[in-house]
Amino acid sequence: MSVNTLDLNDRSLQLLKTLVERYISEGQPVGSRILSKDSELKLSPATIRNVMADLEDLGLIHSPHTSAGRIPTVSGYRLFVDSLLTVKPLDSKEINRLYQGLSETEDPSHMIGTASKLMADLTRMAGVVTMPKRELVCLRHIEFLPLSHNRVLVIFVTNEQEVHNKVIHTDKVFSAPELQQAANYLNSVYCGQSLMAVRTAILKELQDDQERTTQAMFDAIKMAQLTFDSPEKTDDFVLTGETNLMGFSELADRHHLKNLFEAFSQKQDVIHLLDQSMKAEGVQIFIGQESGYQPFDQCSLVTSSYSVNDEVVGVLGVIGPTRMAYEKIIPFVDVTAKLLGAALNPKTSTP
Amino acid sequence: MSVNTLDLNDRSLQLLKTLVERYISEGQPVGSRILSKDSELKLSPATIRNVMADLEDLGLIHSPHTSAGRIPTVSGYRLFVDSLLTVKPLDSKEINRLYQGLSETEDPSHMIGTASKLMADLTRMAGVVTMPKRELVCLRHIEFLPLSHNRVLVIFVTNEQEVHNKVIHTDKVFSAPELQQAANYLNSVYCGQSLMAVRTAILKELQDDQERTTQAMFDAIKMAQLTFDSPEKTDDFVLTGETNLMGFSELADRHHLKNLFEAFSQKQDVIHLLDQSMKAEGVQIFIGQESGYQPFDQCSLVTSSYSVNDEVVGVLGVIGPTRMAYEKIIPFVDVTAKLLGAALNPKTSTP
DNA sequence: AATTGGCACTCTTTTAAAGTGACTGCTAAC
DNA sequence: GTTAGCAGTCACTTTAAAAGAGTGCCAATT
Repeated sequence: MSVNTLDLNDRSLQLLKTLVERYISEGQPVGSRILSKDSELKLSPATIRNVMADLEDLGLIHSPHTSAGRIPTVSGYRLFVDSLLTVKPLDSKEINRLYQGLSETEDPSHMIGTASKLMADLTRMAGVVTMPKRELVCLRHIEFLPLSHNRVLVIFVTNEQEVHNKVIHTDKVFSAPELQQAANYLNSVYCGQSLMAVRTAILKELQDDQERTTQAMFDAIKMAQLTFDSPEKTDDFVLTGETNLMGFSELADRHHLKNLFEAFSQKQDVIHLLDQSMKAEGVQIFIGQESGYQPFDQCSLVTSSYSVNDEVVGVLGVIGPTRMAYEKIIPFVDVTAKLLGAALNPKTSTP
Repeated sequence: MSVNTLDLNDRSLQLLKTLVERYISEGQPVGSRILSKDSELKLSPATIRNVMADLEDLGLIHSPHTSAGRIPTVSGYRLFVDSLLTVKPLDSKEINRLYQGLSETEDPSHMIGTASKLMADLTRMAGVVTMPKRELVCLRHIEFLPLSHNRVLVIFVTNEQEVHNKVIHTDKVFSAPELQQAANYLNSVYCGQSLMAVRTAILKELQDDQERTTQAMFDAIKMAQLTFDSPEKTDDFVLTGETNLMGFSELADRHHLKNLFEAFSQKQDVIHLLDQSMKAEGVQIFIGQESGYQPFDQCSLVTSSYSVNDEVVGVLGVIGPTRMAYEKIIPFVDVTAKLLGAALNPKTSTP
């Protein structure tokens, strides 16, 4: 299915590379004459036409119509990105701006927003950052507050200062002191452990209940279960700079754009896509239809996971038209992910 | 400046009304022949042309070009909305759907989101709801958690179950028990009061400090001040269904749309607009340039404030093209505001 | 055998011209 | 005051013609 560099001689590859670069910078189908002038190879347009015919047979480029030049196909972009790309090191000004921007705040969720906005502003495309994964996060403090009837408001703090809250429905009605006691117990036992660890520990405690001595402890465990065990709301992300995408003529069709924006606000598809790149290390790229979601057919997505304490906790990336400057975006996303990871790590950021 | 019904005879008003209605439903400039057929008045197109010339002189309608029909100007819409409109009572199906939707959850911020989404879905335009005003809200519980150095994480709960948090920087480093003591003090004294009341009480306590006996109490007051006194982040709003706006041809111009969406994401202008209607009772309407913000020139905004316990706490509304079905949207926004106010009131919703 | 120049052909885009339709404004008649 | 009729304006549509860009193929060249 896919074509690799071995299937082609250097000259063809060189020409493909020049063609893609030209198309990315100009946005117009590239013809043989232009390519002949653009490439270092001293070849006549006629020769180039022959090569182009080969590239078209391999499915790397295609013509929108008879008398137009060629534009890269998805496979063409893929080969380009995987094997032909000359990555440009990131401008130190940009690194600086990223660093400055991320140092502005210590509030993690605010930082996520800033990261997204910085990516959007600096790339003039859309930036997206997932919220850090809850599972890989430490419980710091938990608190119960009685509401009316048997409803209890649970507030818990994770990591340094992330506050979450949730309403649970208990079997019986608890008084404020009872709830206080339960919270005290849970804080003393589970504080400092990761939510994942807490969850499994609670399940274990529920199973062999002979260990437990007091009713109060049982109540506490039960409430912790209600808090942590239920499938949490699906992870969220912050998307910024969608409006930047309205500037690109290839996405400018009203219906295309509407589909794209609706996909953004429904979130599901975006989440699935981002989840995929969560698994892999380093920078991942989805080009056009590779994403598998129709609204993104004309878009590419460059992502990288970001880590805190060597554990992957989220994904960030840039969404733009397929015709984007990959050689700049790739290192950009890579660096942003690393900077965000570092900024989120309280141990390194507050020495 | 503005024209009122006394300046015109009934026939002219009748014709203006028909013209606006026709333009709203069809979206095409209305010519004399069509208007002659559309109105009950048995008048020839020629007569209508004379009347139309008068209406144009008064600035109520205008022609996009010589050989086109007329469309309403902002003043035309204004007169129509203020004096000529026949408001349609809201469909009971829609009321039901609103009611059902708002009953689904008890979490206030979730409910705000639902309200916005319901408005967007049912009107096929954009829905906007401001978060309820913090000042008019009761303090229920406060809690301090020590972070590194002299930073303290404050968590406070308002009303039934709204959780807020904030990091404050204290003068000295506090231990967990000290913080606990401060929280206990504040909870015992200020619980149940409105945030506004708390703020003024704290200012007073800071001024006549001779009253106070213990250092702990002073620390508590000091921390409360840091928490509540600073100008809080500007109030926020939830906007949904922006994509619906992409369907309207009058807004379809790419640059217009981009400006509009950028205004949405920068939020300021929207907030100012919404703030204005916070002051007035009942339904407010901004037509086209009346808003005073260029990106909204082609849009109208129909808003209403919503109240909990007879106190105005926020605004909601619908944003759409100037050419919208005001006779349906106005009662719709009105009812939604009332239903949301009722749903937010815990005393009536959980009897 | 690879490369090149030349030429016919295809298809889009641009430009111009002509035609159509929807109105209006005016005037004179009712 | 109301209306019919008519000339005039302007946008939109259609049609035709021309220009431009680029390809594919073939025969000549290196």
